[in-house]
Amino acid sequence: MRIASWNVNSLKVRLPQVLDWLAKHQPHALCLQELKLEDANFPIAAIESAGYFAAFSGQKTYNGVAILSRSPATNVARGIAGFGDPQRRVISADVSGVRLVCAYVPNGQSLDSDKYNYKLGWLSSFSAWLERELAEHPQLAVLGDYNIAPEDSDVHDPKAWEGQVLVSAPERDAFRNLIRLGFSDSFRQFEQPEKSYTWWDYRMNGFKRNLGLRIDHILLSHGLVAKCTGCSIDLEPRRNERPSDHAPIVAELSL
DNA sequence: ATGGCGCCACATTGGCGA
Repeated sequence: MRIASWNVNSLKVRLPQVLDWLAKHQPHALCLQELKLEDANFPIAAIESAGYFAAFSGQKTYNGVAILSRSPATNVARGIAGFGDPQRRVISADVSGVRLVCAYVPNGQSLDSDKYNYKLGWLSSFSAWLERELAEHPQLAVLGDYNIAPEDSDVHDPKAWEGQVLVSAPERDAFRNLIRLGFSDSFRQFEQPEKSYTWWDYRMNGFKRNLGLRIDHILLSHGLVAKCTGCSIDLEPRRNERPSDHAPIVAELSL
């Protein structure tokens, strides 16, 4: 079972690339973030023609998440239970016996921004909710754009980024708190190339110079990580014309 | 030097992303 996550930065613009990627990699499930479209505009026909079911939660302009799956997604839930968030950032569902959570963690903008406080509060609610989800679903995978680079090795220039949003100590503490609930960072369960990242700034030839951050992650519960046989970042779509600024991350499960 | 690039919308400029 191949599961994947990709922040597409507008599904409207990236739809042809998503369809190409599905055809090439045939994942059992693909979690998408930053759809940037309302549910009424979700390209359901194109996704279904590609052989996928879709569960989605979108809004105009910002955010928006979806789970595409080859078998139907059941018990679909939207948002973080008990956290009334108008921003569409979380969708979860059962797919072939695995509970999938697709998440788009707030960016935070900068440490002195209200958006940063929102991010930390959001992560606190997310963590409390995931603890309950984990108790209910031993086979739990949390895929998405976490907007946190967990370690300096996940940052192209740790000195330049020191203390900035995406790498600040409170954000990294929040990420570690998620791990402590009973998850593993699937990417770090395997030997990986040096300087592996999932996001590169559009500006300054960030991708060509590999000036990136590893901020997209697939967290697996202990019940699932034992069945994980690999995890990798697919750099190819970042080389496309009009690419997303994020690359897909893929995990293989022996299920 | 807070820029750069890309996407979106109350659009020809500003908000936001990371």
